[in-house]
Amino acid sequence: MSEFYKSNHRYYLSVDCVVLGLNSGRLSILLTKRAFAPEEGKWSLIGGFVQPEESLNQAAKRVLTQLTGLSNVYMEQVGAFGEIDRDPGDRVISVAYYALINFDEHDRRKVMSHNACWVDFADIPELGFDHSSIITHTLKKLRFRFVNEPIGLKLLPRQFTLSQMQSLYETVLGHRLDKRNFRKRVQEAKCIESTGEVDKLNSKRGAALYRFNAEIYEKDKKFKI
Amino acid sequence: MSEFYKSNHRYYLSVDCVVLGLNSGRLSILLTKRAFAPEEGKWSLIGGFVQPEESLNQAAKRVLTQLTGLSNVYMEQVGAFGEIDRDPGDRVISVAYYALINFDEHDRRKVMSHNACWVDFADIPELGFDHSSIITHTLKKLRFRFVNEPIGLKLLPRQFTLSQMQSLYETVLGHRLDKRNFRKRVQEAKCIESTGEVDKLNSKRGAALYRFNAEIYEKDKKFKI
DNA sequence: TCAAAAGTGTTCAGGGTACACCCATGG
DNA sequence: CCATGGGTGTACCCTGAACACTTTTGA
Repeated sequence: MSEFYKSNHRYYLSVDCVVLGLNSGRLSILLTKRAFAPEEGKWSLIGGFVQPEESLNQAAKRVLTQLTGLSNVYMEQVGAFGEIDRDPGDRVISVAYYALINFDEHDRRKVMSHNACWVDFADIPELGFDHSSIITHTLKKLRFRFVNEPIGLKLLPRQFTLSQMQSLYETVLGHRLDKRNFRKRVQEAKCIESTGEVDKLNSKRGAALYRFNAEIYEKDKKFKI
Repeated sequence: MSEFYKSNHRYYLSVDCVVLGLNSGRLSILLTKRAFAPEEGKWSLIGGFVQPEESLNQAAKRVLTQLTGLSNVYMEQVGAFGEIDRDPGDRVISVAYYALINFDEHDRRKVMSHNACWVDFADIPELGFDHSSIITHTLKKLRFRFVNEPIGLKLLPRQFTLSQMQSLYETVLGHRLDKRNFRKRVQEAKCIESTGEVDKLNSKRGAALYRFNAEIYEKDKKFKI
């Protein structure tokens, strides 16, 4: 059946994940300091080789689970990166994904044991391979999704204040937002509902806590920041 | 250097191209009727295996050139498709691209000699592999780009009437547009300028011919349909 | 003379943006 | 009592959408 196929070259295939989380209110990215060649000593995204028994999506989820202990995480493909010399070790084609995780729920020991750590998104160091380019592409997709779909909420804890949410949006979008306009938009998106509880950790007055209601969102799909 | 790499599996890698062109004013897609297994007898996108000496982008351009004789064509990556059984012949990961070509300038003999033909975009038959899914993804990207960047013009001849352009936009966006609003938007995009010439082929009265001015676009980047 | 496509402005509603002050409370 | 973050409403502008008639000319 595949005689013709056999005459063709085959390639190493990896997935690279831009894993984002809110570490103490600051958007952070999971990076590893590479312990072996190629690019030893450089920072890089977390990744891994695609295994024969898994699809690309499955490979990305596996890599994420191995590092964070999390499953059922929101991931989206960014694209394929296939320049010939993108990996100095050998020719590897990488398919990039981004993942938005709930920081509080992840397994920090797993992260540490994989030589990875959380880096503030504003202070990303120089990265090996073409990973800076991957992040640029990711950010472009992310910004578009953030204003049109409630994916930003996947980074927030179950209950969150509107200040937390606004701060997250400002970081991702790269500019300040008007507080009253922001809150107006949130009100219009019925899927973000007050829990009735109050957070008194971050302010003296206390701030109302909200939650994301997926059922409501599934019904009206209305969300626009 | 790459001892660790060698322990990993390697995969066949292909590129699949959604090649679009305006055939007699109708948006059309280049398809092949497969002459051999797998999926023999089924329609499919044009594609080819990635070669060791080329990047993914280069592979896509090569496939396009082989089939149409064109180079310097606008292409954009759609994404990687890597379900395990997407290709019944063997495991193949495909990176999809779309290309917008100037139909008049392509080499029809090359198309024919590759067993390919142009199919009206509205009448795409059932396709082999996961190519229908690729087209769905392409269309989504395409619609977004069409209204925000002047890429639709790459499908039109050097000189075109606003009716031709509007008809193209209606096809891609999937709904009718208001003629006056459409022409207002075109006027606001200074990069679309009148040539002073008149086309009398498609109407008795004659229609003004326009052209895309890339220099102007590079300056103001203003385009919004 | 008529069919067929080209060409042309205005009105209205809704959404986006700009903007400033009071509230509650812990320290 | 004051510093800190929480919370609230309005006015304006501009963009997007709806809408109908005249022009030209080949057949």
